Amino acid sequence: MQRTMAGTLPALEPGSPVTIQGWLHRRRTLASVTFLIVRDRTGLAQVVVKDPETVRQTQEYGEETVLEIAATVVANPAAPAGVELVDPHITALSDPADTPPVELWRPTMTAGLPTLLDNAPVALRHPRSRAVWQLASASMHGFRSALTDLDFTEIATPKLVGTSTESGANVFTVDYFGRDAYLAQSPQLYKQVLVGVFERVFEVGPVFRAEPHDTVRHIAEYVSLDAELGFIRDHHDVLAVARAAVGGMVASIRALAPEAVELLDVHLPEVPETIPVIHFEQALELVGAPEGEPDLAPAHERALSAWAEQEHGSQFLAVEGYPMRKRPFYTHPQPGDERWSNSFDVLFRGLELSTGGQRLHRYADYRAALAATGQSEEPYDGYLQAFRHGMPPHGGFAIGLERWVARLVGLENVREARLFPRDLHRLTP
RNA sequence: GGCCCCGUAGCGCAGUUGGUUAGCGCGCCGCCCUGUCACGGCGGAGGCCGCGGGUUCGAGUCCCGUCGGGGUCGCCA
Repeated sequence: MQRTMAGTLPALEPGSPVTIQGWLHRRRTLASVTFLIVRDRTGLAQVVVKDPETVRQTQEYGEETVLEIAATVVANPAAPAGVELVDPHITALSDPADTPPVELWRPTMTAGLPTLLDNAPVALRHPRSRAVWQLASASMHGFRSALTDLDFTEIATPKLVGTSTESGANVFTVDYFGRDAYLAQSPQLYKQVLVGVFERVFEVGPVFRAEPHDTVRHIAEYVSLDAELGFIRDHHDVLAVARAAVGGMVASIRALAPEAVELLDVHLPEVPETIPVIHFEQALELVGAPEGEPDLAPAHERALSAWAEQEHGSQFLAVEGYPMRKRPFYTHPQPGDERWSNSFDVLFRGLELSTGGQRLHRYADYRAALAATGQSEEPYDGYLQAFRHGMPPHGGFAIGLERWVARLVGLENVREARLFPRDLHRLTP
C-alpha cells in the first residue's frame, strides 16, 4: 500500500486510486451523503460517502479517530480543494476516539489559552497550533544552517551545572546524587570556553529560568539560540553574525514552512543588510526617558521599534551601549567611556529578541570584574582557566526562539509559541 | 512579587439592587434533511456556580481566606 498525502491530491490524475491515512477532522452527515474531512500532516482531504453500509460504519467513528481510506480521486468544483475522494473503503486504525475537549475542526479554536494548554496533547493537533511550531522548527533549522555556513561548530553544553551561572537570578535546584545542582540558565560560560577550542560555536538548546516573572513574555523553560565567536574587533562583528542568523531563519521559514506562513498570515520581515544601531544614551533621549535610567521599559522598546520602522524602514533595531552596571560581569566596556558597554539588544517588532555583545577576554580583567561585583573566583574555576591560557577577543549573542516566533505570528503570549510551556504554575502536561 | 480584573455544562459566555425549577450559543446524543464545507431543522442529555469559612429567613450574586486564570509593572530572552 502506497500512502498518498492529503496535500498532494489536487495534483493527481482524476480517477487515480489512492489510500490516505489520517485523523477524522470533521464529519458532516446529510440525508443522502456523508462528508468526512480527513487530516494528515500535509492538509485536509474531503471524502464523500454514499454507500449506506459505509455511512453506518462512519457513525461509529468520533472525530480524531485515525482512519485509513482507500478511494478514488475525482475532480469536483464543489469540493473544498477542487478534488475529493469517492467510493471509499474505510478502515479504522485506532479505536473510535473520544470527543475532543476542544473543537479542533473549527478554522480557529474558540477555547481560551489555559484550556488549550491544559489539553495540549490534543489541542496542538489543530492546523494553526501545528503551524506555529513549524515556524519554530524551520527557524531552528535556519539558525543552524546559517551558522554552519559561517564555519561555526554546533556544541552541546551541560544543562546540569554545579554553580549557578551568571547573576544571582533564581535558578532551579535539583538533587544531584545527594548534592545540589542547578539547571543551566544559559550556555554562556561554556560557549565562551569553547571559543577557545573551536573559535566559532553555536548551540540550540533549552535554558531554565526560575525567576518568578509572571508575564506574557516569560516562561521557565525556553529554547535559546546561542552563538559565540572569537577574533572579533568589537560587538559590531557579533551583531553582523546575529543578522546573518536571523536572515537564515527567515530564509528557512520561506523554504520549509510556506504553508504555515500562509495559514497564519505571517508577514515575514525583511532583514536589512545591516541592522540599524542606536546608542542607549540616544535611545533614552528618543523615548523621552530620564537620563539616568538603567534600562529600557517595555513601552520604550515598543516606541523604539516604531521609530526604527519609520526612520530606517527596518523591523529590527539594535540598541548598543547598555550601562555596564546593568550587565553581567563578563561584559566588555565601551572603550573610552566605561559607563557604557560593548553590548547590544536587538529589538524586533517592539520586543527584545536577542542580547549580545563583546566579552572580556583577559584573565586580569575577569579577576577585577568578579572582585568589583563581590563574587568569589572559586565557583568560576573551570571558566577562568580558559582565560589564563589565552583567549581571543570574542563575543556572542542569544535569541529566544519562542519570542521570535511569537513576534512573527503576532501571538500575545509566548506560551502559545511553545509546545508544552512551563511557568510559575504549570508543570503539566 | 506589587496593583487591577476574572473563575457558572466539554468549549465560549449571560445571570439586574441577594429571592426559591441557574440560562444562551457551539459541541455531544437521537430523529429528520439529494453535496455539505463554521451545513440546516426538531428534540434530548449534561452544573456541588473553583475550594473553604462567614453574613442572611434565603448566596452564583455580599464579606474573608485559599487555589487557579488573565492583564500590567519590576525584570528578562
